[in-house]
Amino acid sequence: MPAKKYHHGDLENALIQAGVDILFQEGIEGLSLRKVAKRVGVSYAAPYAHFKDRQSLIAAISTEGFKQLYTTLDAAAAAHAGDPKQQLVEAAWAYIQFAMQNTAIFKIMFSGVLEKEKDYPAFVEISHKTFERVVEIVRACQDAGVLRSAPPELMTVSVWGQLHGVISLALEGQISHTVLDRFTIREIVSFGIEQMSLSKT
Amino acid sequence: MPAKKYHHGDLENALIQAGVDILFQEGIEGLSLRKVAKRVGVSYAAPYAHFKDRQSLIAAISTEGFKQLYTTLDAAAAAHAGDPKQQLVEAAWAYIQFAMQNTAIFKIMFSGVLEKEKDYPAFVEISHKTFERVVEIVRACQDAGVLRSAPPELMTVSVWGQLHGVISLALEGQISHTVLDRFTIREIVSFGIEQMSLSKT
DNA sequence: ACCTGAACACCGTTCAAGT
DNA sequence: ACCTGAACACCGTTCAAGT
Repeated sequence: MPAKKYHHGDLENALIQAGVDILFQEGIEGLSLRKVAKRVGVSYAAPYAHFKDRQSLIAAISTEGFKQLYTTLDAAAAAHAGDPKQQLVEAAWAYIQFAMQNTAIFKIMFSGVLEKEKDYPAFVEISHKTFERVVEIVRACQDAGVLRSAPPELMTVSVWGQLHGVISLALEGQISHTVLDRFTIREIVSFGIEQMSLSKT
Repeated sequence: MPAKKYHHGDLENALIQAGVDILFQEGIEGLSLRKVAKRVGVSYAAPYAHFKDRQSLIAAISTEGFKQLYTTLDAAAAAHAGDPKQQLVEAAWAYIQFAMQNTAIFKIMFSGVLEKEKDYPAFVEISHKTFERVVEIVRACQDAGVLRSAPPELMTVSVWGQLHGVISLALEGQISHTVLDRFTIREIVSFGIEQMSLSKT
């Protein structure tokens, strides 16, 4: 028996990954602690050695999602260094694409399943870090005269809110067909950003 | 025995109302078919005589929520007839207030628990009607030169998206404290609308 | 037509016990 | 420290049966 003690050295991460996989394959309704445990091959009680409760596992999965989101946003901005407006547009598009390609995890990140500010410090940290990264992009746009001058954090909430609202409504099927038949999501998003811009470029 | 046949003549609406009450008192996690049945005083199986499944009850509750939302939006607009900009601002504020005062039902209306376009014609109807009401307000703003000229439906999605995104992020606790300490939700929303306006009024 | 009782397969969570 | 087995209270859903 050469193998590891008990099951494997890193049950915690195995559980998180199994959760992400289930979210991908079965959507948000399919996620349960028992199913996660079964997929990893441990007893129903085993996850409780690593996560206080269901919420706590969801917090870990959401944290994972935010890390991925941060990475793609940062990459999009880095790819257009020196061109603030393009940074904003492409980061926005990266956000939309993340939401469309990872619908279940995106929803769980924001769908309030994570109610209380019940600590989850890793989640708070990466979520703040992501916000700050967007503030940087917005500030660069203001300095370049692309976005109106206003408190950068306020402008960021405004831009992010717009983006988040449009994609959320789209994912819920709430956007009228009279709109979706005539405009793509990308066009809708571009229109929104264009409205916040000082001048058309 | 003077009473009604079986339980009461309108178990269907009693179930919907009980669901709304539970949402208010216990939030979204507390809602279950069994609890709804218990509160009304019927067996666990009784709801199935009126609703195909859990989703179907949720659809009915969401429909109820949309009716209420429509009423308050319409009232806000009616109260400022002849002043398109004020109509827009007050309707927007009514939306925000509805979300903040009826958090659980607002979340269930939009939180994608209602996945498929699995019919629910009453839901689709009131949801469309609400959208069209907002389009009217937006169109009036464009005619009055308050909002930029653009396809009204596109502009409506943009305005609605902004609003919906900001309040959703706020309800999830995703809006940074560096923003919330300095601005009220109303100020954030006003800022968003101001940005879409042609000129400051 | 409208409802009950009992059953089935699934949950989250706890706790004593094993290594 | 890390995991199992068994238990408890709760789900959604179905179905035969009652009025």
